[in-house]
Amino acid sequence: MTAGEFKNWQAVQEEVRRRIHARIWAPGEMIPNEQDLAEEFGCARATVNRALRNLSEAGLLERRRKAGTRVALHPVRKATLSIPMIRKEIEDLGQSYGYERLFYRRGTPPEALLRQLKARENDQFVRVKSVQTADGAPFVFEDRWVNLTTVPGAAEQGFAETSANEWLLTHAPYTEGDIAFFAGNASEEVAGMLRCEAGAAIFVIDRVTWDNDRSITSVRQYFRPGYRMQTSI
Amino acid sequence: MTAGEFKNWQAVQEEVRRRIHARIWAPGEMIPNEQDLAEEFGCARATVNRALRNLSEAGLLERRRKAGTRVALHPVRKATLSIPMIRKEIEDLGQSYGYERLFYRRGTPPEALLRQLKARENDQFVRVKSVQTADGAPFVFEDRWVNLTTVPGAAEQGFAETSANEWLLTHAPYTEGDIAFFAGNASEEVAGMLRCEAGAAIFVIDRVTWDNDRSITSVRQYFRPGYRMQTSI
DNA sequence: TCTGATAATATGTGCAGACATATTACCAGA
DNA sequence: TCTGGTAATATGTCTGCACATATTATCAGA
Repeated sequence: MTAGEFKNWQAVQEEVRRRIHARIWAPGEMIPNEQDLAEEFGCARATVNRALRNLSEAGLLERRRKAGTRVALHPVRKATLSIPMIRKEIEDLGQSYGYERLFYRRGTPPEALLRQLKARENDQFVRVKSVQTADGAPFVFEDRWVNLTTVPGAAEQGFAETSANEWLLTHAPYTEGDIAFFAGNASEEVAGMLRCEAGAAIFVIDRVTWDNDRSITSVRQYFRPGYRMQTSI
Repeated sequence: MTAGEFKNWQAVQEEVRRRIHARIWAPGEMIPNEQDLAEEFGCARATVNRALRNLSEAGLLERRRKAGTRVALHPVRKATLSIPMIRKEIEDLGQSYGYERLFYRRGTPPEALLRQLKARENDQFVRVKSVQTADGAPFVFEDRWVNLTTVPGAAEQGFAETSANEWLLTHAPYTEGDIAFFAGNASEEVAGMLRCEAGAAIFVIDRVTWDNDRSITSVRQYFRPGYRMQTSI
């Protein structure tokens, strides 16, 4: 059990996992320091460090200098969900992807949105509405504002043929973003776009992205009724 | 610019980020190998490795042995959202937390759920329904099945005073889980529990967890109307 | 031209040692 | 008793080196 056969960091990580899981090290409890573990496992401290650091990033351990390492009391599980790139999602379903731009006009976003975007005085914006379809049926309806001042290329692009999301991904990298998921009843407009009943429950994503402190885009995506966003943890 | 002042991995990471961002290294393009970068930055290869590995985990780079490192064409942004522990979420809002068990009875889940749980022949289950409140108002209504065979302590516990989620977190650690987010129209039961109109759009989370291949619990949580799940990316 | 063995190469990881840094514990002095 | 300085300590990270491993490129032989 305590022989020195944990020679790589994955093995060390698995052994630590096992001990936490088997409650040999109970939640909230301190575990031995890296040096001792390294001796026990018969490996270098760096190897133990790598394993423990990984588990700490995963939320299973809490580490603080000098204070030591303890088993997390409330393992904050982190679900990493990839921001859906719609075309890929639809194609992975084996369905044919379609895109249609419905609306494109320069204008000024409402006051509240400007604040959220941390927009500057003379920023110019364009509003783009579009639907993306799977086998011809509406999949997502999106309503987006793009900051033309920070993304000048967007003006020529126009998003008539390619979805803004896709174009922006490769042409306007962002450094930060906020994202929110919620449920909403379909308005008349949304219901019309998604070809469903008004009032149907719709899964909605709000997303805002910045390049450092310069806003790039703000988008609200309405998914077709029944859409499920899934992941493993 | 190319002087050797990138002595720690964070600095290297930032410099690489900057170059990707400034399109010195464009999407899809190969970047120099670790050895060359180490020489350029005036640090050890391990330091460069740490930085690049981190960026690769973040989805900005794609690395393959021998093939080298390239800038990701479609940076798959990963939003890491912590699975909400309701009590903490409510208390962080500065509101008073409440819990009430509404239903507790042994029984057998429907066939479809049993399959999803990968349940075994003689597994015993208990169904628990409860609400959690913020300042007295309903916040979440949840409908849960707990596997008593894998979590025997659950039978004595009963979840009369503490939410199942909280108790399970510290008493039945899980190794894997599936989670899904979607929107649904409130049924009569849900509307009654959340004190809203039937048909209101409700944000719903389905979650199933396992301890290795032994199912622990399956839960569906209905959040109060207007609930938003937020995170940064 | 095709196929399979082999060499070349970039990343992945291990080790030992060193120093950096945050944080705690302790103790002297007011 | 309280306070501020100092020592002790666990983690954080860098270095230089080595070898492992996956993958590609190459080339000989059929």
